[in-house]
Amino acid sequence: MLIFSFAVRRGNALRIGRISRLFAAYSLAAYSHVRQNLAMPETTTTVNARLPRARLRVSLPWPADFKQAAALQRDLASQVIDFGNVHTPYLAAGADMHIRRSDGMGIATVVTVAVPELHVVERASAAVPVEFPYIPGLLSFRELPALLEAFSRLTVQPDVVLVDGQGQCHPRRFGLACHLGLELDLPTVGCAKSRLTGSFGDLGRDAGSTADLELDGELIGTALRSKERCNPLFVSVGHKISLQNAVEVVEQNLDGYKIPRALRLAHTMAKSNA
DNA sequence: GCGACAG
DNA sequence: ATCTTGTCGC
Ligand SMILES: [Mg+2]
Repeated sequence: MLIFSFAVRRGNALRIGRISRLFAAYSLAAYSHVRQNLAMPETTTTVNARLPRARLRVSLPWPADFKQAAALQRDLASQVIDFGNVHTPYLAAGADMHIRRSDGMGIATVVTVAVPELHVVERASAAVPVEFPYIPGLLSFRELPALLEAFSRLTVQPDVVLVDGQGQCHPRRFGLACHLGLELDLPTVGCAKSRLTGSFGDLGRDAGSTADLELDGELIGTALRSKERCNPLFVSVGHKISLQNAVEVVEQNLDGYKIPRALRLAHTMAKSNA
């Protein structure tokens, strides 16, 4: 049973073929908890992927079903680069996606700020049909198409991207931040508001306190109390950056609130459907 | 089999 | 994420 046919390049766009089966047709036990989300209309979608010429891919690898989605993540995870540094001054972009209530379209936004001043340099957005349901662990397949379209509309290339979601703090070490980083070939940092997986010890109460996040004995991220009296952020490597530098980047992007400025502005912009 | 579970 | 105003605590 196929959800999507493979993405096929057509001219200057990536065409994602028609959904050949309703999500409701699925009965995969492992995903039974999301049956409520599986009622999706049969539609055909075109994702304009006007990525910079040098970065245009022949096609965006796309799974035909949930099992393939997980397999693709395991495969792509090996391509993630977990080292590299971003030095001040630099441009940091925040990326987020919101579902517009009126029509279910994904509203992806990107806001770029200059560090260390944190003034806004550029904003871009895109409205793209969302066809993949939310399944913990498979979030990138839901948000990636719209985010890539929004990024293709930027005029200035950011040096690093802060993503609303996990990076390597993921059961298969391939969260949304990793997927976006790999497709954009840019440094990305996973900056999630809550935990997906991994365990961590007690955090100090002061802003700046951290705790290691580990899974299977591996260090996969850092819980960071970005603001006092607030729950911590879950920071992890997305792509082309070290965990240590990822945490530093998040700290350099804070302006008194729990969420880094670029990410917070992207979030607000997405919710306004702009 | 049961509990957990980014947005 | 979303349903949604006031309210409790700093
Ligand atoms: Mg989000």
